Amino acid sequence: MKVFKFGKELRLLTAEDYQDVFGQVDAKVQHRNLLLLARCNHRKTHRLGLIVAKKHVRRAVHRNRIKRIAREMIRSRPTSQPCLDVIVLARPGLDRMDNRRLSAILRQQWQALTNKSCAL
RNA sequence: GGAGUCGGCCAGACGGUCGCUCGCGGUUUGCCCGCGAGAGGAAAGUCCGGGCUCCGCAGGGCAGGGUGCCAGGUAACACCUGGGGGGCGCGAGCCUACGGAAAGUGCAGCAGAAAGGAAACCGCCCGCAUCUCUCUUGUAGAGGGCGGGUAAGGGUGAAAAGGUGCGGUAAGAGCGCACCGCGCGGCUGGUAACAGGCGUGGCGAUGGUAAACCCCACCCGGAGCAAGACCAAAUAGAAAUCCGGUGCUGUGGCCCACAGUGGAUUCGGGUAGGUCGCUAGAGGCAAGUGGUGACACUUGCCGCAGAUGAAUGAUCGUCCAAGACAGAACCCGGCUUAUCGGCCGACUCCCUUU
Repeated sequence: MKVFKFGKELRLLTAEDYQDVFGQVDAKVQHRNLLLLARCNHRKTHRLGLIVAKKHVRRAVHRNRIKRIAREMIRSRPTSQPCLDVIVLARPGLDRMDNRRLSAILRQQWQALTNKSCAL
């Protein structure tokens, strides 16, 4: 059994990190309820950033839940090359999904994103 | 047993596996290992009140805002407790913006004759003229005209200027009387709000509305942890000291001279970023004492989230009554709103039974 961690090296920490991704998007995957942006980071791990706007998801409970599910998804993915800085943006309606459905969609979108970035 | 009132409590449980944040310890210094702790009754809305921080401030007034029966509690409050008045309920109980309308200004649709120092539409009564009709021919009755009296009755309205009864009267009327209500003045009880009772005024006097302006009493400086403090790359600085035996540019025919242009260190400044503020506090639990109670005091025990792209989760299994509303962001005290279910205590009403 492989041991997965989720420390600070797996997260986008500063506003600068976010700007770098927005400045040069290498791969992009869209879904009705969310949007993933990615950029090759030339590191040994993926890094995750989350933007869940209050405008799109009103309740703090749901915002926290979406972030936790997304982190869990990154944590459980093996580090496939190339490693990416990914920003997950929530869109309206995401809070109406239950945890199982949400993580399924995230996994599926992640797969699509890695496929696209491998093609680069 | 049913219906209901009030107060308090819980907020799926247990066990694997994989994580996150903080604290302590170990350490081969690897963000590695071990141990411990880790969202709420509303963490929410941001509607009040405080602490804390910075700014402002002699004192007083105005403006503006708030509060509004009385007493107490509290750091403070718009909160809480106890009491009083009023309203609702058979009751346990619940609700209550509950100061002033004899300082002034304003407002009141429709209906109604009249709505604020009011008013006679119908009605009732009296008087004067004398017209018409009726027959029981009279000091009769009915209708019409004019002048008065009358707020009992009808009708309108949320409201018609005390209410009910008796007397009184041409009919009526606080015109008189009794009771109730209201005003005024003592008295008694109560800290007080207020209650009780006595006397007195006949009550054309003081209608309603102050979450209308207003008046009265009391209270209130402003901004907020992105407060504020510290460290500090970058980048401004005509800030200081030192260095070149005087480089370069300009004025000039040339020298001298003058002006501009360097380097280093320090200072200053504070952006990105970081550290502190940051959790031991009007703290919790228990017992005792005082108090009707809110609460206060004393003693003992406990150590109880602190993140910062932002931790408290994911997954599997078992069980059940099948898990609602919902996530800390400086911290407390309230209020309000959301909420699946369930438990406990006190009490009320109805029915039944021995």
